[in-house]
Amino acid sequence: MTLSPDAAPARRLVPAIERASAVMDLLAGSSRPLSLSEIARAAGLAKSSAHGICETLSALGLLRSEAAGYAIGPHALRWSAAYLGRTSLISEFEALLASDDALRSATTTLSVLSGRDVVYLACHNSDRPLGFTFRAGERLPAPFTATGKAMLSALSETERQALLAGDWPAPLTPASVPDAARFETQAARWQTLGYAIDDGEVREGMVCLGAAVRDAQGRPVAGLATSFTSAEAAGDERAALGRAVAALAHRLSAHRPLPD
Amino acid sequence: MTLSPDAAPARRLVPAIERASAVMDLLAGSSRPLSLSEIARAAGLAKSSAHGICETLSALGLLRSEAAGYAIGPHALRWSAAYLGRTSLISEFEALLASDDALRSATTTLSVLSGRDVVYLACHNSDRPLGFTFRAGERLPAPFTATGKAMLSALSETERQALLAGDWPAPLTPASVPDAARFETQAARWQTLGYAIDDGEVREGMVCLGAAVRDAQGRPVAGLATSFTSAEAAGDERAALGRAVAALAHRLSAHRPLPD
DNA sequence: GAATAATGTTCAATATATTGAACGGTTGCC
DNA sequence: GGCAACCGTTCAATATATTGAACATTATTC
Repeated sequence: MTLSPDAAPARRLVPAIERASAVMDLLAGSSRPLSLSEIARAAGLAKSSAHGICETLSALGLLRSEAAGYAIGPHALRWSAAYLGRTSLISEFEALLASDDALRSATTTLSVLSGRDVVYLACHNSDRPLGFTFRAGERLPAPFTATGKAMLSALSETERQALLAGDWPAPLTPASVPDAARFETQAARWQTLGYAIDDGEVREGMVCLGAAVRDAQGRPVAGLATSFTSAEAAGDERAALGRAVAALAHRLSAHRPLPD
Repeated sequence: MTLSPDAAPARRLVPAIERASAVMDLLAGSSRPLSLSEIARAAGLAKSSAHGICETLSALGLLRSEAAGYAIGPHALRWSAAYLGRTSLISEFEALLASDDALRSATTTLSVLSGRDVVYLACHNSDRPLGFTFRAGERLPAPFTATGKAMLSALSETERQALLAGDWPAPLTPASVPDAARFETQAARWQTLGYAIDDGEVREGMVCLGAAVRDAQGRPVAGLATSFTSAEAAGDERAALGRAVAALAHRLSAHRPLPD
């Protein structure tokens, strides 16, 4: 039962499938459709290979062919819906939040680890104006986010260090934790505190407090975070929110195992 | 600019990618993880081929390997998020609904055609208790759903008949339209009426009224529907809801082109 | 308008993915 | 316990996907 299938050692892989996925990732990360030639260049493929891949993905509905090039198509929604539908975690998250006074005025998110990113599964939006939101499927580097910090801190040191080995993600702000060694120092702090703090590491002026949802063996299987601006809560109020998100994570952790 | 990339003629396809997608679809349609052997049998593949595909998809995070077998993983959420994020249609849908008194007490959905299915992009839930909901990515056969009926009715007869050629989908209820010929009769009616009616074709006792969102050339690019129980609205009230959903679709149709 | 650059598409040689068979291990039945 | 059935994994022969080149078309530059 592995927390992160993305970290599995490479073995018996089918590069054609990897290439298709890489093309999908490329287009998912692009704000506009890309032409076949752009895709071939960016993916380091022969144009004719890229042509075959894109035509196939188009025929499958995974991509859409537009006048301006190829863009992501609707078919992956089917897989996402299946993934999200297999867990009761989201509905429980939403049900618990509906009755949680402490977290109602903040944005609260639910995410899972995927490789070294967190992937957001659900977002309960603040009822305040000009709130910010996450869409299911959006990703951020785990070491900078409160949910990522909480989940990573709940891993064994060996596991965490293996997961974070290699190139450190590019910082999102000057406050982003700069390397694995500093992360280890932080992790010890979050373990003691019971929740993790992202103070401007993802977005300057924003504070996120995160806690891990655990399965029956105590392994982190999801993360929760509540987010607010630096101006909105300080000191004791901030600590109270941290305890509230830890309590919510604890309630969600009850009677697991989760689909992990 | 094609409405439905899934209907593109077959050409230069890469079967390895098709097989990977078929495995994903298989697992997306399964309520439990499937073992490698089950996947191989269901997909008609050699076990070792299925092994390579599943290991690769697992390494990519598209699948997850569990004790009970393989299940869908979180990676496709990234592609879904990209697809949903590229259209302003959803936020416009939500903004218009926030100020629409006529549709507030019903469940209202936004969907697109994908092959012969509709794929739901967004669902504005009724504020009534025990409401039903759709998750982004869920699919239903287009000919039975109000959004699908509306979109199909807005296609040219040639296009519609080409799209609906072949095996008719299995009916979901005894009221489901039984074949293409009967659908053509219905389509003429919806064109005249301005909105389409699913009266118990998807779920007995439920009525859905749908209308198409059109691009600048008048082509249907999305569908809206409002849903309620048979007991909740009849006669004039039902017609008023139909007109409301048609009006909403018309407002969403304004100043397109859409990401089609 | 002409020349150049770039595009998307097609096609046989090369690289690869799939296949069937084999294997060791596990499970269920008698 | 023995046997059959089944599982997941590995591996060389066969089927395939990718490649580089060629080509026709389109777009850009002068």
